[in-house]
Amino acid sequence: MAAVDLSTHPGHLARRLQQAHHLLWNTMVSEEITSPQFAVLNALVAEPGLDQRTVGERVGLDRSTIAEVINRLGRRALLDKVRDPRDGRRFLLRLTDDGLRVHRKLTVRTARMNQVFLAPLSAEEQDLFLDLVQRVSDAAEGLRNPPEPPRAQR
Amino acid sequence: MAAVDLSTHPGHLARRLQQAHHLLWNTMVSEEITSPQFAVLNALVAEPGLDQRTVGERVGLDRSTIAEVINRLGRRALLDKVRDPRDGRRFLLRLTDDGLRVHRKLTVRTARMNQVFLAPLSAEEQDLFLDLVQRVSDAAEGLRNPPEPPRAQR
DNA sequence: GGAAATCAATCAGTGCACTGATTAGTTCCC
DNA sequence: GGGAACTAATCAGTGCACTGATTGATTTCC
Repeated sequence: MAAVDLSTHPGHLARRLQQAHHLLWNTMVSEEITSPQFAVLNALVAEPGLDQRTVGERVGLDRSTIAEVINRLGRRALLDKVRDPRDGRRFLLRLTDDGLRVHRKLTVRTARMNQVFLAPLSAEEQDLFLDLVQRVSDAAEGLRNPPEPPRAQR
Repeated sequence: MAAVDLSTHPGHLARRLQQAHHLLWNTMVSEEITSPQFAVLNALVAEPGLDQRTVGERVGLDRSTIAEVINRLGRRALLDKVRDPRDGRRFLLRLTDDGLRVHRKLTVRTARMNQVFLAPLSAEEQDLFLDLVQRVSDAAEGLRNPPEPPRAQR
């Protein structure tokens, strides 16, 4: 009997948290547009004309995943993809009018959903929660690119 | 310009948290066995002979996902699946010796990984973090099965 | 005892997420 | 100007996660 208590494992809790969120999103926000898709729309509202890779960076999706997400949004005609005339490798992305409309609608609903999601916590706990989660994620992200091996010269 | 700050969206942070965890898991725990797979092994160490559906319940995976995870563990010969002689619908699950060995090995490594993962927080913050995440997840889980519609009689 | 309801497991379909390899453009630098 | 290095995007492969439909076994209840 060497079983472990998973409720003390942050990774396990992170997964459950995301599942809980997914559930709430589906019922309160949209069954068509997913939360990562919304994140992409949002990034393009903030900075129209970004290329695919950069959007992925902004919302935290790797090159493969962002390509799929963008394809789906393109198929639904929520964004346009045009070759960058100045760099033929890139595609520049821009929301369509439909995309803007969807973003506006979902912005309202996500705000409501966030309230419900965090409702079990007091106002101070909510702030703390966001802060703690962010700090843990940021720190782990930081381990990704090892701390810049000191090069002799450059 | 109606873009939103995603760093105040718990769902977005939850996704990033899980990604961060996945990254750390891969480098510090195992590239073969995933975190959900470990959760299943762990559930079967605690309660050998569970059926598939119940294992799913214990670790928080739906019927489809748990089936896949169990198949993978079965293919790697980490668990055995036998028809319940008393209920032909069920399969009873039990770890093999290999399964037990893997569980033991990964238990040590996950403990180390959890420390690193939570290292950016002080000891009190770590407890708080686990508590807050759990409360939010539990509450959202609770919304899943609506509070038992009061039936006339039964 | 047998039809109806229930239940465990599987299947089909969609979507997120990552790694490693490939393709096609661009830049660097001799 | 042309090869080497780099870079954006895609492709192939694996795994998690959910819903809705189906299949086969069991229980319930008349």
